[in-house]
Amino acid sequence: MIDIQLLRNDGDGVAKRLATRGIDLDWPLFRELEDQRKKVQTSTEYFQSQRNALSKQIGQAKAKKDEKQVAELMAQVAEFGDKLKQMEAENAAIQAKLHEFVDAIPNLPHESVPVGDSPEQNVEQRRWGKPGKFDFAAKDHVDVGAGLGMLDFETAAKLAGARFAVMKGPVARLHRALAQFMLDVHTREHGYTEVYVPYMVSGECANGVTSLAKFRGDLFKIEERDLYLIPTAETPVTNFVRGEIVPLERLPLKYVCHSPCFRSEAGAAGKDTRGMIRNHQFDKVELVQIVHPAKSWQGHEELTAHAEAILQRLELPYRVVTLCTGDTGFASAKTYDLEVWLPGQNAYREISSCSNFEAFQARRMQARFRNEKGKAEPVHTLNGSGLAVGRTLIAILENFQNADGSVTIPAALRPYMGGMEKIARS
RNA sequence: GGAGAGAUGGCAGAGUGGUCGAUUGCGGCAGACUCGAAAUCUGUUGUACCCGUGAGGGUACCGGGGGUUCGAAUCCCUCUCUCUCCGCCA
Repeated sequence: MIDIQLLRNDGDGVAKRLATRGIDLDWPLFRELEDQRKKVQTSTEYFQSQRNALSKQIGQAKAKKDEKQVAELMAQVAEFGDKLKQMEAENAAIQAKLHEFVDAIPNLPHESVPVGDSPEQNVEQRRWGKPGKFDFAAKDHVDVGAGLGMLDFETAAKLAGARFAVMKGPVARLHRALAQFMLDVHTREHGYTEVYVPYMVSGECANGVTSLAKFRGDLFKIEERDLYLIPTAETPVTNFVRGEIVPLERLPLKYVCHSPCFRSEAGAAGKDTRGMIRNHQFDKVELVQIVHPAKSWQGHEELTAHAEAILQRLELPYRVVTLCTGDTGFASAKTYDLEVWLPGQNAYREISSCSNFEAFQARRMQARFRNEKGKAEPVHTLNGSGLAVGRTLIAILENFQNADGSVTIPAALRPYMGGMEKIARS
């Protein structure tokens, strides 16, 4: 949720910044709703205060057993009882309307974010590593996996339909090894606390990190329990602090969580249908930070570096891209995407998305900390993939493939693979 | 799955229709005493929102939602969660 005070005081400024995201803020409508709200709320509260005062007097009169005065006061209250009920209903309606309006407004982009309306306007920050040269025709992960007999999309389709994967043998183990490796690096070297969480959350939690009204269609819902399968561990982990006032000295909170993620991919029909680039279910190791507002931009750079460290240790070439205003997610003020090199696609593809949400999610969740003056103030929240496990597996299969169809295991992972150096068809 | 008990401020714990946003204790903050500290004493100590330049005034909140009433922490309905016992189960 954006800061409603800012919306009231500087509607033009907010509208201008939202315009860079392609959002046309209906500022006149907001003003009209606000004017109405002011009128209705003020008079509702006036009537409430009158009723409270008279009720108090009735209590006093009853205590004195002054039945005559009680009757008089009751008559007085009755006069505006109906009016009060009507005002309260009107007030609730206008507040709900206003909330719905504000709830649908995305976060304001940070001033350092490049303006643009499509991914072509994203700005590359840096590159690490050099895409390897192959003296044979590089295959994509589907063919590499099929050649090994360890990646099976036919069986997955038989079990659950399109956009699922079955892994077998050393490839399944490699997938597990990757998650273990990432968790170890982040907990031992980057100061994160490992957490295990529910893979289903309430609608309130989902709405705490993004707009449920807008993105409900992207989630899988458990109808009979009124819960949603998590699209990312960000959802449960960030909501740890929902409704909390965190003591100053406990900040920053840094959590790392390995979880499966479930996405309906409703808007992605026909996109990345081959292989496991875009599946309904995938594993991810997620980094989440809850920080002091003065530290969030520093935290954003650090968190991004933590995710990059994984790619570097796995010797996977990648680049860092700043998403332009039009490509930045609903709740984010600024996002860096890490894109890994995929020889099979001859392209860099997203493998991590690191965002600073500033106070946007905190306001939605009512997550606060007690500041230096003792006042409760919204925290800032950050998160990033560190990394998407499925896509990391893809990157290894493609970047480390050999002419004979085998796949070399990056040195950093060998301890997690029982010393195995190569995966080959058995 | 069955039976029962409960959810109150940072914590503990009163309060069963009327000046209750809530007794009290602990904790926190400020002050007094002290060279300083402890102990003691005194005061203070929730959140959100609204109106107002301000001083100040007002509203809401006792797990969530709804209801009864002039008035609800207190009564009714409903949901959620916690605890105890029995059964079942990985």
